[in-house]
Amino acid sequence: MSEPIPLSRVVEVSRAVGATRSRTAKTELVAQVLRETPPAQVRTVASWLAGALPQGRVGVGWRSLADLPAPAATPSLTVGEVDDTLSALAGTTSRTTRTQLLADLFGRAGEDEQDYLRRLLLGEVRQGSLEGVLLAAGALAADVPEPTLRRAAMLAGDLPLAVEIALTSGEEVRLEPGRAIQPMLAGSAAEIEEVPQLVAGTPVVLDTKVDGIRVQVHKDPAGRVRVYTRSLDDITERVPEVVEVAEALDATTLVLDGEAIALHPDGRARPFQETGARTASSRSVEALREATPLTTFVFDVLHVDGRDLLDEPYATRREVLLELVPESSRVPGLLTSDQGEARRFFDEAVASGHEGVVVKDLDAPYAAGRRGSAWTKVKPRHTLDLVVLAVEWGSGRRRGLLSNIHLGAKGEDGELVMVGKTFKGMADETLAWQTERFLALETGREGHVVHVDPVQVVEIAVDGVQTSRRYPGGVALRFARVLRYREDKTAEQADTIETVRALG
DNA sequence: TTCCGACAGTGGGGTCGCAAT
DNA sequence: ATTGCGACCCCACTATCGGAA
Repeated sequence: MSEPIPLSRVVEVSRAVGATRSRTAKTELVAQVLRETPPAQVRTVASWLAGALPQGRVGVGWRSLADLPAPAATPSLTVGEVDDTLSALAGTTSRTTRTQLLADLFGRAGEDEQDYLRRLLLGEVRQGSLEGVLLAAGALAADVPEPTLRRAAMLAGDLPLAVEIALTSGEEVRLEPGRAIQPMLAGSAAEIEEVPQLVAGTPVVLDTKVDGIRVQVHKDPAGRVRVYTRSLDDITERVPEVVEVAEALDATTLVLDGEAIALHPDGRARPFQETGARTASSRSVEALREATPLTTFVFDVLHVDGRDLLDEPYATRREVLLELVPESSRVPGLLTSDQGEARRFFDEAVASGHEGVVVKDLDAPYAAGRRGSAWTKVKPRHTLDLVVLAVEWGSGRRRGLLSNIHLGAKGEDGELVMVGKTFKGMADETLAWQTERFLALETGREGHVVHVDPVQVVEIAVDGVQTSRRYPGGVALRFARVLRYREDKTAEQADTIETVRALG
C-alpha cells in the first residue's frame, strides 16, 4: 500500500504552479506530482490540477461557502478523504446535508487548504494552469507523445481519465458509440472575405450557423440512442425529436454531430432563449414538444456501422453525411470556392434568422477540442454608442482596476436605460485609462460598483439583443464588447432604447 | 528574429430545477 | 407560492508563453 497523499501536497504544488509564469516550469511541477501519485488517486489529482472536480459540479457555489468554520491548527486531510466528501456532496440534494459536509471538511482544513478548497469548488483555481498544462504534464509523466494523449482525452471525453489510463494500463482509448467525445470547435473571422481559404480560392463548405444547442448523437451496438451537449451532459430525455432522427437512420452504430433548434413553422429561427428553455427542461417534455418542437440539423458523421471517420478528411465525412442523413435533417450548406457565392449564402442565412455560417476546410479531419482554423465561424456584428452608467472593480489580474462597465441607452424621456454590462475588448491600456477616467467621474459607491456621471460614450459591438426581465427596457445586449471609447460624442448623441430594441 | 497557435483568465446574457422559507 | 442558489446553455476578447517559420 502506498501512503495516502495529504491535501497539503496538492495545495503546495498549486501554489508553486501559480508562482511561476513559465509554462514549462508549470508542466514539470504537475508532471512530478502525477508521477508520485498512487494509481487510484491519479484521476482525482489530475482533475484538481486542471481546476476541476472529477465529480463535476457538486452543488456548491459562492453562497454555500460564505459561512465556514475557522481553519484547523493541525490540518490532517488526505486527497482520498476530500474526494469522498466531494462525492457525498454530489450525491445529495439536501442543503442541510451539504452545509454539514462542508463544515466538517473545512473544519479539518488548514488556512491555505481552506483557501484552495474554496477556489477549487468554485472552479477558480487561478494558477495559470488548467487542461493545457495537464495535457503537457500527463504526456511528460507517462512518456507518451502529446498528440497521443490529446487524442485519448478527446475519445474518452475526459482528460484526467485519459491521464490516468496513460499512467496506468497505457491501453489505447478508442471511439465507442455511446460514449461522448470532446466536440470540435471553430475559430472565428469578422467577415466572409477574410476567411483564408476563400481568399485563396480554395473550395470550402459553408454550413449555416444555427443558433441552437450543440448535440452529439450516439447509437450504440444495442441500438440505444444517447444525446450529449457540448459539455458532454446527457440530455437524451429532453430531446425526443433528436432521438427519433437517429433511430430512423439506416445504421446500426452511429456518432453524429449537429445542432438542435426551435424553428417557426416557416423555417425561420426562433430566438435562442426559446430553444434554451425547451432543452433545459426535463419535465413534461411531450407538452413542451407540442408547443416548441425541435429541428435536428446534423452537420458531421464521426462513426457509422463500425467505421470510424474521425481521421477521414471532411470531404469524405460529408459524402457519408449526404448519403446517410436526409436533407430535412441536414444543416443547409454550400460547397464553393467563390467569394461572391459565399457572401450571398451568408447573407441569406442571416436573413433567415440564423447566426451566420461556419466555413469548413474539406481536407481537415475531425480534431476534437481544438479551435484550429479548419472551422471558421462568421457572424454579423452590430455596433451601438452607449453611455457608461457605472463601473465595477475587477478581480484577479484586474484587481485594482475598474473593469466591468454598465451600459445605458437613451430612453423615451431622455433618461438613460441600462441594457447590459461588459468587461470584454479592453486592452490593459484601456483598463488603465478607464480606471482614471471613471474615478474622476465618480458620484458614489455601492459595494464594488462605482457610479459615475453618465457622460462617457463608448462604442459597443453586439451579436444582437434578447428579451430581458432583469433590465428596465425589457432588452439585454448579447455578447457585448467594447470597440473604443468615443471622445467625439456626447451622451445626447448616444443610441436610443428603440435602436437597441430594433436589433432583436 | 519575428510570427502565431494554444491557453488561461475575466467575466456577460438567459433558463430551469430544487430546497428552503 | 416565492425566492435564491447552483448548474449549464450560449459566448468574446486580450495577454502570454514557447515553438514554428
